[in-house]
Amino acid sequence: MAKEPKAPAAVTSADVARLAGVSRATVSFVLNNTQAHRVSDATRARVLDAARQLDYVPHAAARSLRAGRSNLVLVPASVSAAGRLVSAWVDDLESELERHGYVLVLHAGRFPDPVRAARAWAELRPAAVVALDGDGLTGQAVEVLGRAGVRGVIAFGSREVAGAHLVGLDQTRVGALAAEHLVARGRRTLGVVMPQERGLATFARPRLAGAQGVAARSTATVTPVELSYSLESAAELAGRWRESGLDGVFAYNDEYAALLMHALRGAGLAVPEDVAVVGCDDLVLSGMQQPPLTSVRLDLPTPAEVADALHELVDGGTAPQVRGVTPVLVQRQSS
Amino acid sequence: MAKEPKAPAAVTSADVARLAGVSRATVSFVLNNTQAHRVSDATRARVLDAARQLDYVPHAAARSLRAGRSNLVLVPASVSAAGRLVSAWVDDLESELERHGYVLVLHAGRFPDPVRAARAWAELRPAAVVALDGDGLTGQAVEVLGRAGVRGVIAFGSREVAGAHLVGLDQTRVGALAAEHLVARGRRTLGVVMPQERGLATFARPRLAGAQGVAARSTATVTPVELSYSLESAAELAGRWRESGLDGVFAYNDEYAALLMHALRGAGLAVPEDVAVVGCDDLVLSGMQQPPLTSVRLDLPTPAEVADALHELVDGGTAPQVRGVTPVLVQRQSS
DNA sequence: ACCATGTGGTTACACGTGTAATTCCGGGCT
DNA sequence: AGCCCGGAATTACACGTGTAACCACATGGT
Repeated sequence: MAKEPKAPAAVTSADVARLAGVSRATVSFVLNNTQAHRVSDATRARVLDAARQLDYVPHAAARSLRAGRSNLVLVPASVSAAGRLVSAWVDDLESELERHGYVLVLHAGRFPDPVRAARAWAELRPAAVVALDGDGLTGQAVEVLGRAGVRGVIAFGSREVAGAHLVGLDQTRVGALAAEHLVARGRRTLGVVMPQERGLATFARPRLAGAQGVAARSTATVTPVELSYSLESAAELAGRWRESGLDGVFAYNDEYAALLMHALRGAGLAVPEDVAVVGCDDLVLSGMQQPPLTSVRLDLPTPAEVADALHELVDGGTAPQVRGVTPVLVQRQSS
Repeated sequence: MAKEPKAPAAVTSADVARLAGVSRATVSFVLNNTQAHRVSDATRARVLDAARQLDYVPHAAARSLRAGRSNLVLVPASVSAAGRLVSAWVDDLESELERHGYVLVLHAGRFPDPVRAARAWAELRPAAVVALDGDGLTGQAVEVLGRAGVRGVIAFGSREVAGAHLVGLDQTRVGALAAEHLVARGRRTLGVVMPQERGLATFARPRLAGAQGVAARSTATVTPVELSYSLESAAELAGRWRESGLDGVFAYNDEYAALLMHALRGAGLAVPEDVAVVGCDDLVLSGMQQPPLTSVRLDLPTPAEVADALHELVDGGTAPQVRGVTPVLVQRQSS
């Protein structure tokens, strides 16, 4: 272990300086286009040439150590927990942030509590954090980040968190909207799918709570139903559907909805006659179902808008409010 | 700009030392459990207490600057380009790497050429890089990484790259397998779906090439067909399907396959009678289709296996060969 | 008396970078 | 000549950490 097999001698700015016959400071000035300082065109060319020749790559760690902050933007989320909708959005956000010189980095990691999570994120000393699950944040966690030099925390969530920039997104409202719709369509015994895949509970729980809130204000009932994303699990659930007596279900997701509809059909249950199904995210998938799937659409703020706000937050400590997310029900034939 | 709104004075190990009444070195020894050095239980407790009290978080940049290497493992991939299969795999890999003390980080970014990409990755000075698109790598790119202190490069790909640890995965073979199957089922005019979404071309192109190779060795023909992931694009494609005369198609993906089958049905074409369809990844989705979808399954090496190899690579410079990926055709009713 | 040994701690340096402060130097003005 | 000025580069330091080398001091053996 630690044989140090081959140390190809990382090239530093000092090497560039030596080759160009100038001081390290001059190299830094040239490579960063520092306006405050003048450097003759001749040496500038020599430096650039040397850098190219040695294939010099700056050391991000050293740079952000010196600068006190990095150009990293951390998005704490696991790859698979993010659905199609979020994935595409994060992709675009990455491009937008790149325009401002930031580097978006996705990093999951399960932690027992918000402060512990914040500490782990803080180690990277990112310039900003975009928390898609803002309700998993606390003031104390944000404070930990702040003390680590994080200049901007954008939180998608339902409640204000001290020190964080809120983008309204109430998962409770999502569940409520679906339940209200089902009730309006005459359904009274509702189910809410709780995906068993890890990482999804964070969104599933408040959605369930929202649906339950609607039930409490009407004559309907809401029952959570567990479902793993597999044909077997879905078939098993559909097999004992009749005895559950559920006549409407909010399936967390368009993907889970599609899976469930498939299994229900297999069990001889008709959608929407026997069971009304509502999905979420309004994916392309929902239009492909038989019958086409009613879905809750979430139109997220444009990545550009969020990127700009984030930049202003990092740069000036303040930013204009970002438009929140209002869930909208898109009715199709499954309900 | 740069108002420095509030600098909550990041707490460093020096602060911890001051509070505990010891030197910074002692703090470091305690917090890292350095075995080479002894420290009395009394002061150890004082240090730990002080650290907790100040909520000390180490500075990853400073640490890796000193150490010469970080504990980052970079997976260069965009979030959305990774399908369900890869997402789940990366998720598991993250857990496995965590056991070894690494931090997996996902980061996309489009670059004109491999060396440019490598330079961008190298700035982070990761301990290792796991390139899912290993064929997009060159020896020169790996060298850039090596010179930046990257100790292990694992490349999923079809050809050996100097300095990288190859995990066999021949996308050409994937396309070939699908085409061979379609030919064996009596199809002669084949189509291969080329998704228009950005980032997917890297895998789509070699798959097409593989299918074309099969055609060249038989009486069949292969035509690329462009498809965006939307109902409109699929309907448009299906609308002019008859005139194309294609009687079999490899759809890149189970998701694109499902979309295409939906559109074909809408255009009055029967699967598999008129058109045989083959997908890829063998997702849950494929079992939900009508008819169930034939798919190319890729069983990836276990994340644990890759994580172990990666650790040995970083630690000792060498690692045993990781089992490659052999695509397997799973036949169902769509072909 | 003196040295080996072990314990618990500190001092000093290096990692690679950015930048404020400084130096050097030639030239134009009084 | 003396002086200031501005261009062009350098020197010196700080960022936060890990660790090798060193030190003080007690203990016990010869």
